[in-house]
Amino acid sequence: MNSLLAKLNPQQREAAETVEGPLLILAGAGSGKTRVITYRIAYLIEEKGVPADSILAVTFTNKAAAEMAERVNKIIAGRSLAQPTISTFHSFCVRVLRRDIEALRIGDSGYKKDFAIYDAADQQAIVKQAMKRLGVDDKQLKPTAVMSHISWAKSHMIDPQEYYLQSADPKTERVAHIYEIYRKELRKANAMDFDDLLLETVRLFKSSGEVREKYNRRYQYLLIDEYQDTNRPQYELMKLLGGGHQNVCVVGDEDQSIYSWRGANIKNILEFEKDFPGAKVIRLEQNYRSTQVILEAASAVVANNKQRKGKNLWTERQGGGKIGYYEAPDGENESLFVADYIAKYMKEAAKLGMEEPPRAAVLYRTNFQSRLFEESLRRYGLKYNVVGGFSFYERSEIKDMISYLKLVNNVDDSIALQRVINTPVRGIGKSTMETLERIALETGLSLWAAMGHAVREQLLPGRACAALKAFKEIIDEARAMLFGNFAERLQESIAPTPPHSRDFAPDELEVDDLPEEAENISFDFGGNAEELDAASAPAGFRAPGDVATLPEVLKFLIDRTGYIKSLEQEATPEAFARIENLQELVNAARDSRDRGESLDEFLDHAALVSDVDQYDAGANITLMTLHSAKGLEFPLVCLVGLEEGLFPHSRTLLDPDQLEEERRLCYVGMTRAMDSLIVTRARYRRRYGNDMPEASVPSRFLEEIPPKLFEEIGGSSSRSERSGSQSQTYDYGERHYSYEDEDQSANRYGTQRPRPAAKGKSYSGTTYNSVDNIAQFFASRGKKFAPPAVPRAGEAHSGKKGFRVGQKVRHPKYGEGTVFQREGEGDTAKITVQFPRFGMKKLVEKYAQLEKA
DNA sequence: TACTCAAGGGTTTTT
DNA sequence: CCCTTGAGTA
Repeated sequence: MNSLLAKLNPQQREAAETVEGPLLILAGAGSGKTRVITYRIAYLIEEKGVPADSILAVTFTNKAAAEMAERVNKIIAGRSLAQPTISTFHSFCVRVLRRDIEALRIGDSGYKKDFAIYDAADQQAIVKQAMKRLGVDDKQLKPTAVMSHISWAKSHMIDPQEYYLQSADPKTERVAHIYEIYRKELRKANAMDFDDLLLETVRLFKSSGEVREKYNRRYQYLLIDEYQDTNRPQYELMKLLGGGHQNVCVVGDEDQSIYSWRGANIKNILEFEKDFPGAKVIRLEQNYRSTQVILEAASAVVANNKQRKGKNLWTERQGGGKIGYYEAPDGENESLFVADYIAKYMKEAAKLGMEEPPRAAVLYRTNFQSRLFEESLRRYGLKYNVVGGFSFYERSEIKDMISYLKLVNNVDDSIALQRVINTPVRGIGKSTMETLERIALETGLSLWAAMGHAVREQLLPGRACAALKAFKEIIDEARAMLFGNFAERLQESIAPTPPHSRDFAPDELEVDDLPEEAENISFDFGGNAEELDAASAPAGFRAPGDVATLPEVLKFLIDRTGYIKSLEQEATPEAFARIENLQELVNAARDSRDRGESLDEFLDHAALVSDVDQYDAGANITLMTLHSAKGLEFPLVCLVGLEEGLFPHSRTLLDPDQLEEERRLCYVGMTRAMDSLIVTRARYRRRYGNDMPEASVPSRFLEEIPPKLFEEIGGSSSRSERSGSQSQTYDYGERHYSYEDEDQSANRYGTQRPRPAAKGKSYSGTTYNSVDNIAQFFASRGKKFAPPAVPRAGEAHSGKKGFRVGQKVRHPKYGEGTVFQREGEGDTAKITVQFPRFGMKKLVEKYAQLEKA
């Protein structure tokens, strides 16, 4: 037996050893997928003698790629000098495009290799502009909606013309026009959005046989992870790359397909065998992660889906604790309960003598849910890590400086220019910008060029001209620092290239040395704190005329633009934090330089880091969305907010396909748990801050978990109404009314609910840090819980109308819909109905002519 | 041109 | 509750 693969089970081993021809690995959750992939790569290199650099493995996140690379390296332990290419689709495409996109240039048109990458905000700015130009009212047609249509079209490889031809109504036609302009603007700015990275690579491979063959020759073995989440362009890319040799191995699990909204096509995995006749299929069905109880529960949930191949996951970890269910009176209570539960869990582990506290995760459907949990964890003094939400590179000060760098790198990047031309304010206002835009539009120049033109020809008032000139100078100077002027460049081409400017060396490397070598080489610059300040750079460190390094240029920009100065003047704690963030950015730039990266690479990195990449495996408690959690595992998982309309999300309620995706998401969440899983729900939840709490309906997923695997925890609220389903929504039993009444005089609608212990660290001086006294804790807290602003059960049912949440109704104008929520009572009762054709409508029950459907 | 203030409007998920 | 947007003013 092969010793390298000795650690694998028979199916895993077969998957690792089947290296020739198309292969589909159906890998259930926790079945050792990553292990198979890494061993497969090692096997190819070590046993089959395949050159490492002829292997291309594509993963979903940069983090996963880095981890995989590390694991492979560990196995092959430096026995191979060459490295396999392991990256995400997007990063891979960027590398290909930076190298070869100019093969498609005809004369002066087509992308240049220093193209910019536009993020969602940039895209939206372009869309807004285009809409303005077309005179489309952005209230009738929302830019975000347009954006998502465009993105949808792109991920289905539909161009504007086609989109126009397919459009059946004026609105869609509008979108087609905006799409057209959007694309032209991007081209003009030499910029691509995320979708373009894939599309342009596909186009490149299709149009240039030469380029395609180069990559075909280079990459003989292809491996694609998370195949169930690939979209059309990615699929085409795979086919183009797989070319002749057909050594394509895809790994995935249809039950974990959760990205259809991003254009992922579950058919890619369901029909792989059709696409690649003779493909071998291997199923990995032994789960090494979870207890049998967890696995059974998760499988039971996902079994309600129709669109699946079906599988039979099993584990040797028989039994296990039941799945805990806690039903909180409200969202705050829910978060406190979770914090308490985790605290106790950690304590218990410490008692058992574990040197490291076990990791726990709080998983939620939507990002905004994180806040409550952050607060309660902080109260318990627990350290946590939030993944997602606002990432470092999304902070405004960071985006500003990145935009400066983008502009320095590519002056035609009009979006970057617009962002920074008046940040910090330097007297370039709206009217000036409008003139510039007009000039740009008339001459077909970029904003930057139009600006130069306007200054030269004095087309603007003196003050504006002076301001523009000052701005232009900053950028020009930064460019001179980075690229050197002409004479210096000439000198450079004779002298050996200094390491930090290797990026600007002619791009003539053969494809053989294209990959990630840059990441592994680090240049030692010695002390680096002082030389950051360009003005006071110690003589002799950098010869005059030598190009400056990235951190130097960044420092220069921060300084010359007066950015920090304006923040200092603000003198708020927030401004102070921003200054620190900028320092952090300089640090990042220094690290980047030390890795030998170019400005391009630095910007690419900033553009392509994803939220999941921030996941720090060292943190003991992690808060993140279910989407982000894919591929991870935790001893304890708290799956929160199991309420109809939240999870499954309200937008999905009416579409069976989308509902199935929500269910898969639930499956993904549950199968992250190794030892313990608890699920929670809040009976009342406030939507936006202050508003009255609204009643919730238990998620249907709760009812899909077999009752025998289920146990209510956290105190006395065992109302056992799970089986009662939706008809009992408003029937919350005697006990709750009893405390409701006590408090009734104070505040019927909970608008001034007494906050327990104001902002203190604990609620009442007693420490509630174990589940033993948590029931008592919540009971006492419960007294303060304000009565819900929802009609009592009796009222809800007794009124002539009294439509219930979840009920189907008919409206004379909107047709049939589903009641989503209800608030108020009597004559003022309002009812929110989700209509398939018209979306959510809030109606006054008394006047809306609703009837039972 | 830039700043303040009020009103309104919005939460899916992300490379 | 938060952030964005618009009007009005210095």
